[in-house]
Amino acid sequence: MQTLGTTIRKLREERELPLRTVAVFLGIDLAILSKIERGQRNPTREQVVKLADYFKVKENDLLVAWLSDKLVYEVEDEEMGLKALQVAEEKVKYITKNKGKK
Amino acid sequence: MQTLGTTIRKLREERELPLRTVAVFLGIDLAILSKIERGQRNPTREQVVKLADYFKVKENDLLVAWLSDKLVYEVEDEEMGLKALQVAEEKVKYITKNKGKK
DNA sequence: TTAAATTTGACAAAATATGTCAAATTAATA
DNA sequence: TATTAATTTGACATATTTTGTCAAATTTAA
Repeated sequence: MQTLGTTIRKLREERELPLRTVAVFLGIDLAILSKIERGQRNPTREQVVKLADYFKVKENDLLVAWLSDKLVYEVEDEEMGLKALQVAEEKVKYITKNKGKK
Repeated sequence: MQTLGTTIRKLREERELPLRTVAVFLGIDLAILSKIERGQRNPTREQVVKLADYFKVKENDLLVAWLSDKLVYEVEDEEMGLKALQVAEEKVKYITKNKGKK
């Protein structure tokens, strides 16, 4: 059960890169990257895409981690959070199935 | 597969109330309520709670509809949206199971 | 130790959410 | 039909949240 921040930190530490290097690549201050890695901030979608490219991992894998983190955050102090996720899943399936129909 | 807005509109029309009446109760302009009912705006959590009280329906039912709408919105134009919802579900289950542990 | 790396928090700017208002449109009724 | 009530639409204002910078404090490694 990995958070996106943890994943990024692992990737960076495997390569023994300082925050500064990756932060420069992303075009942001290293303070933000530090916060992202520790789950105090969510990266933007663009940043996630750049990170996937930078670390040569599958973009979709990182995007799923990123999106799911955001969903968890949105729901985490709601009693009905889990139920809402399940209902949302049904709604998305329904929408997907019927897209393109009149 | 009901949107919260549709649900509210039904409840209001069953009781044959004009937008203005309900909007006054919520303390907002009727224009917003109109937009909420047609899915152009999301109500706030407080508004949802008030509506449940006003229409005498289960607060949690409305909250689930509200939260799931927000989740769908967050995910709907993401290719990996469904996958992210499923992962988020697992994460929430994990967090719930381990809450209170050191 | 001291130099590099990281963390923290105060603050600024940008983006998004929430709301008002008035005009335009639609529906209901005298 | 005409006129009143109800609803919708869009321009705009305000509030809140997100995203970022910067510098000081702390931690880690040489």
